[in-house]
Amino acid sequence: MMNLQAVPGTAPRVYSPIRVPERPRRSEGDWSSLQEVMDLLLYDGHASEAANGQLFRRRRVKAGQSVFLMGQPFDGLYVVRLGALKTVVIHDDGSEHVLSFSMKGDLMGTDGICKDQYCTEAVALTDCEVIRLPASELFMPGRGCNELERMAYWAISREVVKEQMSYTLSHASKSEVRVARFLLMQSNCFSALGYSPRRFTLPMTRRDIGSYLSVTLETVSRALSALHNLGIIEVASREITILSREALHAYEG
Amino acid sequence: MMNLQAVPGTAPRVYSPIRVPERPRRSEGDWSSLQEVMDLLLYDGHASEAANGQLFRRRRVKAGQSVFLMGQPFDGLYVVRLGALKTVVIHDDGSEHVLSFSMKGDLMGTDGICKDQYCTEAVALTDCEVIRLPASELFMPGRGCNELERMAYWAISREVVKEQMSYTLSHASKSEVRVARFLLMQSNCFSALGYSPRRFTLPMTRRDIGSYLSVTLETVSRALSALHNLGIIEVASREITILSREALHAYEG
DNA sequence: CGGCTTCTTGAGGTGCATCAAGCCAGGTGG
DNA sequence: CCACCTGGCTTGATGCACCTCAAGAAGCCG
Repeated sequence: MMNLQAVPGTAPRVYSPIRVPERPRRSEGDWSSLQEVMDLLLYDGHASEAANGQLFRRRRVKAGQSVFLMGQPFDGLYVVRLGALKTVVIHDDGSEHVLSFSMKGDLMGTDGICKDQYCTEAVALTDCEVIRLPASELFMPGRGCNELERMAYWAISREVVKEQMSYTLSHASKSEVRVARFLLMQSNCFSALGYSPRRFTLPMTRRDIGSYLSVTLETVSRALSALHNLGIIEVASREITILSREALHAYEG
Repeated sequence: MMNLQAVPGTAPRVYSPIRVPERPRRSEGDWSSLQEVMDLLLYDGHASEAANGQLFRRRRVKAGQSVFLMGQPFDGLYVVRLGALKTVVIHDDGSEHVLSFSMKGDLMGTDGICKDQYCTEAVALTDCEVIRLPASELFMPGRGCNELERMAYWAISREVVKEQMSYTLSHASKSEVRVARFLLMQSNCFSALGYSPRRFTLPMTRRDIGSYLSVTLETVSRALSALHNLGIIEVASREITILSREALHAYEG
């Protein structure tokens, strides 16, 4: 039996304040240090000894479950420790728009600060593990946790830049170009995480990619086929092999 | 003779570290208090007496000039006190993409924090006045300016949300729908600033709107004409009159 | 097995980009 | 003063890239 919270189709899409009994917490291995968070974010710095005493709770999220829902009260920022997620907005008519994909080291939930509630939803594409940076730690005055604050600034700014790039990406003229750029982006991501930039498995569906790039899933499929026919990539469902990185780059013009 | 810095056509599009002699500063009326910044941002709070001693420099920017350029070293965040601006990214081929429009109370430059240099460019559409929140004030540890920090968090988050909305906006199916939504957005902006939500003058060109919405300027023009022919709006170059707010809303479906 | 989701591929219609022409306002210089 | 130019805007004609609808294959799971 799965946890009923936030499974698509069974759980409410928008947060309603119904108290679900907390599952018993595993009592060990569920905490991360500030230094681990800094390393994950690739934030250039070392936590002082004092600050490194701070521990942050981890949370496991099964594929399909949500880390937070639209409308849910803000309870902190989340750093991805493991797995892949998508951030979406869900419109009144039920249609959803993918705003970004998040992998290890990415920050989520920054939109929740200003209204004190999340206005996006973070859905796990694979089984995930995230670290929560609680609002209380982030904003409490006089806590002296300047390291955390500076890091948060920096990480939020990085998210802003990521978002701008997404926006610009979905702007590019032709659909094949968008898909080509998307693949390069993914390739860079995997590369940064130590995986092969040539061969990787996409964690998201064609529909998600399409939503992200502002095209239909059929167009994504066709673009992938086209790139395959040009001998630039190999496609086996979600497993992508980049045969010629140069040709893929050349496509961006 | 105009100030040569960052006038389109005469200045380099991308920042290069050439020292331009500073113009003599006006010695008075050029400073804003923390409380004024808070009020501008609509940030819910009052600066303590101590913190309110902080003063932030204002800067006048003529239409067409830039507040900061792509690649320029990060020197702080900017709050719009007066006028309208656009934030753009400029691609290698010279084409530009409008990411957002900023008016009184909006924050700019958040993308500069993480790489310590701006990766967008803020161009004035009208004569403007902006207030600089210097990096040193924002990040200096132990300065005890927690009020400023919390405000910055909040304001940055608000920018993130704005950006997400832009992204979603440029996603909407049909071009006329996008333009209709854009007009409603502008209407709400002007309304919030105390101007008429029914009748206003757009500060940006059709090209800018098109870039923002991911359509061509011709399409924007046609969409406006279409909405006019439906009796929903009145168009006189950049002066827009909304005849039926309901009909405009109905268009969003 | 049957039901489900995901993905591919095809055929046809269309919304928008593209190219092109012309209008208008503002600025510049003879 | 007018002639000229430039940038912004509108409107039309044409082609094509993408959406839509549809059918079928492949994989997953109870």
